[in-house]
Amino acid sequence: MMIGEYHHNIDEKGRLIIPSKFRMELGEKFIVTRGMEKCLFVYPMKDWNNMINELNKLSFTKKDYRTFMRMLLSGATECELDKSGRINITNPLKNYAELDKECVIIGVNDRLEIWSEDGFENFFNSNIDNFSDIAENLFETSC
Amino acid sequence: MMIGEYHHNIDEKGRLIIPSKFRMELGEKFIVTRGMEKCLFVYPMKDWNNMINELNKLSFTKKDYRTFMRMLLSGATECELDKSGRINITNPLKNYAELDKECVIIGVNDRLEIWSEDGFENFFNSNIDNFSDIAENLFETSC
DNA sequence: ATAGTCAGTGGGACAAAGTGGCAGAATGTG
DNA sequence: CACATTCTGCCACTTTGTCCCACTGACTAT
Repeated sequence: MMIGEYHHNIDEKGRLIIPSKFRMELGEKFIVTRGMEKCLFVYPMKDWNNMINELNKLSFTKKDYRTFMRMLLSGATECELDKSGRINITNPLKNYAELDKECVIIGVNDRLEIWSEDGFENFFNSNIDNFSDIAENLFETSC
Repeated sequence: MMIGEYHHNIDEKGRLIIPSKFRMELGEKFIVTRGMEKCLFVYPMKDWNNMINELNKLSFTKKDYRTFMRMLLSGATECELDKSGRINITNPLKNYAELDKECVIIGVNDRLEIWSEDGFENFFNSNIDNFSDIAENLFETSC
């Protein structure tokens, strides 16, 4: 299980440190892709492959499916850690998540999320008050 | 699996770089044809043949089928990479996808898609909002 | 307290990818 | 048949990306 909040910078070559706590669980190769609310999701290969296998059962003749696959896969990159535990963030992903320099990397159980510092702060501040309200509704609606 | 988003230009001779990440998976020869939503599809020979086999099972007495096959096959070109990893885009295909110079090449699992930069941007912006919703449902069902 | 280890950071060197241009072949035309 | 034009393959330059190494600072263990 991956948990915690870490702050790191993207250097001038586009590289970002993955906190060492997460490296073992992520494995050698993993997938970085567009996430929801302007952040990036980082999935271990295993989880990603499970998802793709599910999706492959659908037909490309359906428009919604084509659209979804395009959005999902065009934003995805297979990443490997360099010797210092860093990954490269490609430009399309950087633009999507509005990453400039300061990033926040958070562990969310089976995935990581990469946020711009500003983006995360906004998200955090606008939800801190609702925290308990959301918790209240969470279990009711899901079942 | 081919994934990612790459931006390249068609040069004044009509040649377009295929990003090196995709070259091995595409193989020596592959098929470029009209895709849906004003983009071009690029299929490895193997996947192309599989698709054609599937389609051949349908009956040519259906009008929709004939239409679909015409669109798909009349635009199809067998392509080879030159020594620098480029292909030629024929005029009919260029016109169809409204390719001028700036192109976006995306990996969509078993195929590539070639879009004009403008076309892709439009597509992307008009679907980004639905994306989160669809994704949200998807991940829920997976558990 | 001090030495050793490990996470993080930056930079330099090298390799690969991308780009444009040139030249020879092929094709078409007067 | 000769000339012009397009096309394709090849080459070389530039830029980008990747790999590797060295340094810093923090924490740990003796």
